[in-house]
Amino acid sequence: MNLDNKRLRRFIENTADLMEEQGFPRMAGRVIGALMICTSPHLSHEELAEQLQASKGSISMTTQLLMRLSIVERISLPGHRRHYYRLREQLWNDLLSTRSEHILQHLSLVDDGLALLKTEPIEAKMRLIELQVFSDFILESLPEMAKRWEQRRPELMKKRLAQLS
Amino acid sequence: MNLDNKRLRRFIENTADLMEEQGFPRMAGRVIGALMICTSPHLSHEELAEQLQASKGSISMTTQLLMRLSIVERISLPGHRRHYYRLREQLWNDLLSTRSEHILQHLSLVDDGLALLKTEPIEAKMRLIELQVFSDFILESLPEMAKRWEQRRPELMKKRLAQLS
DNA sequence: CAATGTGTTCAGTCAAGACTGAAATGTGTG
DNA sequence: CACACATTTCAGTCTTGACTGAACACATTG
Repeated sequence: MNLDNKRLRRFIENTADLMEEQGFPRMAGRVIGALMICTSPHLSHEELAEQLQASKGSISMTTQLLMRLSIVERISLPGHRRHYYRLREQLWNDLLSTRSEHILQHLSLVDDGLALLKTEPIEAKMRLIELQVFSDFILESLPEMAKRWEQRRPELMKKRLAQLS
Repeated sequence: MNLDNKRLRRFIENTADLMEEQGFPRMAGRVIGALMICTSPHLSHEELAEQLQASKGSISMTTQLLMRLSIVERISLPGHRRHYYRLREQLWNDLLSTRSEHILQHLSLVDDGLALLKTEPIEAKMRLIELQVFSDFILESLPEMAKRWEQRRPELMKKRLAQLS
């Protein structure tokens, strides 16, 4: 194993660490890492199994999970039997909208809590109201942020690309 | 167990579900739930153990974790031997700033990746650059968001408090 | 400085779930 | 339709880590 290969593995394991913190299985993090760092536009099922030293069964489980979460997508190439996988485009942009669903969950939980405290004095409710108001704020900020992202993207992109030379 | 007690438990378990999704131990979610819904300003070690039907050891472990993460704080009341716990004030506000640290981690990982792809054509790098630029955007947006939150909070607060009547 | 009330630590138990590997199923090709 | 190649499924293994409970440590009070 040469030096770059070693760094490659470390990159993939670091990605796995990061995703594990977010509650994903390590293998899912590895697949994401491999698809981020690969030089070709996609990797086959077999290539993933080989590069990550994992069983084909495990890769199958993991890609199913990641497809269900709209993180990777499967591609079939004409004339090839194999399945190929790549990271979904627009993956990062979508983060802004999927956050909204989580926050709506939060809010519904907080509503339940406030219902429970209905007859209690206002002081007891304040903790929940603070959270409710903060969630309101995030919820109303997200669409605006998405709009600003579209505006800002080209400029930031240009700046980063200039740094590569 | 009366009806409200049942709803109380459900609230706490729902909180645990939500926190578990974020990678916390269930017990940590339960403690947070109990501290959110309690009518007194704080709960003692023993009250937590009793209400959550957990061992004192488990509560000790969990409160340590939550204090390390600056989620709860411990209070000692003069004339009382017991320890009391409550949710940190400003907890939600802090979310905006702690996010930044996570994103800096992301960015450093992406930099590693780009270093690995140094000699590769631009197409191979695009996936990582997209992520880098998106992280840049979030990073520059967060302080601005925190500022807007301070401005917006009083108004949203007033609106929510009006709904309680 | 005991005695009593609290909290922490840690070894052991238990459950959840990630991963493997082989059998079953699917899919495209001659 | 049969064959070969690919993927999925699933039962079993193994690891991880949450939780318990009892022994230990600490602190407050008389």
